[in-house]
Amino acid sequence: MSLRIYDTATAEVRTFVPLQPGKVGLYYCGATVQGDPHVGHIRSGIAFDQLTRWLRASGYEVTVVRNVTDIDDKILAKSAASFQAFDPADPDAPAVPNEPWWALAYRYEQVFQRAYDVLGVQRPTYEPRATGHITEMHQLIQLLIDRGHAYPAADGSGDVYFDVRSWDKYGSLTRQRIEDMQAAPDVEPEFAGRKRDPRDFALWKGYKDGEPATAAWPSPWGAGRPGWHVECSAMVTKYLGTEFDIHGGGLDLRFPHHENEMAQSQAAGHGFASFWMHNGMVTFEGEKMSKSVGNIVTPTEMLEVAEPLVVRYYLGQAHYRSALDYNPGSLAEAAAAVERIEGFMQRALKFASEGEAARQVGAFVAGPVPAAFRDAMDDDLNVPQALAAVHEAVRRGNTALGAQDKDAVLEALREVWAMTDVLFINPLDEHWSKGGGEAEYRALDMLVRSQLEERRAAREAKDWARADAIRDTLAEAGILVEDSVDGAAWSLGDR
RNA sequence: GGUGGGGUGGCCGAGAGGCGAGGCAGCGGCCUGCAAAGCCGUAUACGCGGGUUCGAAUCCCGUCCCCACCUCCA
Repeated sequence: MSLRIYDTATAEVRTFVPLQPGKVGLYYCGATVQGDPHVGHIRSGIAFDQLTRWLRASGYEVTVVRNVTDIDDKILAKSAASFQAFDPADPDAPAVPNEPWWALAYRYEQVFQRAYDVLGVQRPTYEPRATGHITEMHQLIQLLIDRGHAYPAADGSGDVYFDVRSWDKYGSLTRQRIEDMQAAPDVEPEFAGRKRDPRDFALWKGYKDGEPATAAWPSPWGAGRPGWHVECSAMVTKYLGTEFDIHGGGLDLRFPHHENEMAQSQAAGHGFASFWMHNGMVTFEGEKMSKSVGNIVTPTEMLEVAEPLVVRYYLGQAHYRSALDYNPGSLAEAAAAVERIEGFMQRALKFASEGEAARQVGAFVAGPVPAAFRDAMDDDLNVPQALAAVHEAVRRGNTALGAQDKDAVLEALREVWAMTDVLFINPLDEHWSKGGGEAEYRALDMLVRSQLEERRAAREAKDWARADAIRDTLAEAGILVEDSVDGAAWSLGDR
């Protein structure tokens, strides 16, 4: 079976065929860096990270481009607000006073970067910023004007709009007809006389008095700044070409963002994306997380109660197109699942390496991924089923451990290793190393071992009270003791 | 009003005509000095009402409810 992917544009699962054999160009929407990330942003990153890693594991050479939209109305508005007097006690108060828009955008870009890094979202091949591609946008806008699909506003505002009525395929990505769309009442009064149709969207926004001079670029239509959707069309075309394989993003970007992107690019004569992929929303008690509702959970908040690996496991465990509902017990359940996998791998490695501590054994050579896992991933990235394969192998490995069947243990370990590597949830990967250097570990190991030796002697003498007291004391220090046929083992428990 | 996606056992979450995915929690057992971990076993699960079929959670008809997008949104 080869990879099959659900394409939003055709609303069906289709066999993935790259434009160039063996190569994949993937573009997915990153952030408009106007605020802190919430877990929805990260879920999207993880979903496309899983896709990227699976494509690479399948032998494709993948070029990943993810945009940073670093200029938009909200960024300018937030920056402007930071120059006003504000009450620092207000939860919505600016984080930094007197912050220029470009500083604000860059600050948040770095917050996003850190969150992606911590959760193991591989950095894209390239991450272009909108403000660095004004020239490319101008070329695209001019092309659209020349082809009769865009027009400078007649009122001298300097705005340039895409003419949705000139493009009969407008609405095809989301299967909507312009006539059926709900009228946008807030748009009409302000833009009456400027737009030919209320649905026309800005490719270029003319400079207005009061806006920072740094947020305006010269253009054939007057000084101004880019509208929302052009940056993606311009950047994806520059780095992946006028035709490329996959365009991704959150479900909420389908309209208007991706619809508009597709319209302006195809109207410019570009083939654009072969596949459109959209990840589902993260919901909180059934409702989409959004700032206006006030039900957002940030990565920082999750990382306060769970390790990065657990957060990644949780955000990546559902099928990418499903809504993922967060509730207070979600992370604890994910933690239990991760511990189950890690417990097996630690025991298996220890067993296989005859007593060597797992972390002292060098890189383990993973085997091939089992067919069940491969088939699940090839089936539109069915991660839940792929995880079932992981857990099945863990169970089989645990049984083999019980039977002291070394070959079977190793086989299961290789499989689990390979599968968790692909999903980047391998608990033994150094990325997830729980801090603490080798020296600290050795020191602690020596101290704990002396305690365990004392406990062993007590148990031999059937002094259960003494043995249990040692175990209890260690437990209070967060050290979990587990007995097995070949002696006691210790591990650091969860926080 | 338009366009999509859903309602699966206590919880999360796959599946989409025929052996009850998987995880978490629970219960029983094995193992253990006791635990922990692990293993084995364990569930009249598919919103509701009809229908098609030898057989439906999966198909058809009806119906109720939820969510998303149509405005900035991952």
